[in-house]
Amino acid sequence: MRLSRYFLPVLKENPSEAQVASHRLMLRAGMIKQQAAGIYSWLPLGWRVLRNVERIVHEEQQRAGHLPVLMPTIQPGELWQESGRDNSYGPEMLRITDRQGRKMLYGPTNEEMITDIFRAHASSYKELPLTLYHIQWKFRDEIRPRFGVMRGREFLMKDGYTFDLTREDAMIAYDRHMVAYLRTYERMGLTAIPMRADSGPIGGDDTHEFLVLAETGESEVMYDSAVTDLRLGDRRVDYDDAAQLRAICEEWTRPYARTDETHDVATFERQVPEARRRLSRGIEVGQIFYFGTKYSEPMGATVQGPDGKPVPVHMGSHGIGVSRLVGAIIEASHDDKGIVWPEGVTPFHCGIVNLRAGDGACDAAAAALEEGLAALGLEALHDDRDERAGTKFATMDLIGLPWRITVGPRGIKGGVVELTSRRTGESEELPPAEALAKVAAAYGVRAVVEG
RNA sequence: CGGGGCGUAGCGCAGCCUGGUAGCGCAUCUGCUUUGGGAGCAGAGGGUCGGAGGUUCGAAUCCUCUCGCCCCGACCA
Repeated sequence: MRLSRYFLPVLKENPSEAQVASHRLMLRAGMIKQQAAGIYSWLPLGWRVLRNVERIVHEEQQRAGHLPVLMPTIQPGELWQESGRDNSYGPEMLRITDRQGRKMLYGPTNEEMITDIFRAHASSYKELPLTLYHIQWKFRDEIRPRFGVMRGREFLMKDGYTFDLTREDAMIAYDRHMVAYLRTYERMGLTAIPMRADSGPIGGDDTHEFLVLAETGESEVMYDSAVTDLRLGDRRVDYDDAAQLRAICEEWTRPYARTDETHDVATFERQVPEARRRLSRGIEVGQIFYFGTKYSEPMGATVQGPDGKPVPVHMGSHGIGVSRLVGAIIEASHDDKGIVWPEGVTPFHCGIVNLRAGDGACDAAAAALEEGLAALGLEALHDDRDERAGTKFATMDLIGLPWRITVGPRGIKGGVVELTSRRTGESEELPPAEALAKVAAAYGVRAVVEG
């Protein structure tokens, strides 16, 4: 993509309304525009990141065997009367009346609707287990939206719903989600720690929140530093192997990690050696939750069991804040110059800075690099503007592409370009083909270096 | 919803107290010069001063109402 043809409205100065780094940087990098309190448009650069995050979530969900669906944003009020939540949900739910005077609402979540879908079409235990999920915009009329997309009123969220015959089966689905989530966050370059959440009246080990460590997090977290060293890496996960799933979950939940809601000082001090005790803040980017028959019972979502008797299904819901993750990733990965995208979600794989747009040799070299990357399946943002070097570098630093190739007249004379890592700031001069190969390697793409 | 603050050009702000018909920096456009870390000079365009009422010869400025946004708190993926 040529920057001269792109729409990247970067801001040199900080918008006054942005208080936290991610909000400030998303506005400055031209990723989003606020349309109302807690409601944002996603501009081209932001859209790319959002789609990348969404794509990773989809891929990992489907890898775990979960089935994508898409439920509407607008729901009929009756479903909520049926579950009883019409009264309990409160003013956070945006209620709408259509022209016929029907009570509608903009969905804050989808338990009722998914239960309605399930009961309409599933009738036998043989159809279980089943996990349906979707990624859809939701609306919660927060009293006080803030922190940009991290706490908007409208937000993109993945929510998955599991249907099982028994509690034991439902807990397998729970484990499966935890593992899928760990993989998902890891691919996004995040360290997200599962923390036992407030389990409510059901009790037991049946809900975990996933927290990304960041100073601006809304939750206080206490944890054993051992948990941040865990990696799934490239280990093979068999999602049909309940024992393996359980083992992975135990590995991640064994070290102490809790938010202030469930923190227990005595346990913390007993279990964790002083040198490994950590106190920080975290952003919640996901939650898994087993809730049993809370909706299946009042809404009549039953299946016939092996004995021919109808039984309400055991359900769970499992959410990931997709739009919130974009903010969380920035909170976890930025410096004073701008964003530093992890390779997994970066809007472009590589930036190309042509320092002398209009110079034949430089133009040709920059264009060849862009094409070379495209041939490897990598997208570049090629700054071909007639701007000064400082402006171009500052823009690239701000938008945070992990790799930058700089093409200048000086280097081109000697047959080299400069490859720079945004994360480390390290640069090296090397022939264009080798620069391409190095970028490709960073993304796990094979490149043949021409002689 | 309680408490506080702010709405003036695309962004950041001054002007308001003490009314006299709108200004600065950045950005944008034109030209020339510059050219490896947010350039220099010259010129240009762009504002119903959030909105509505009122006071006044005259309102960005004073008064009333209203809308929006931000911050602290309770709440929250």
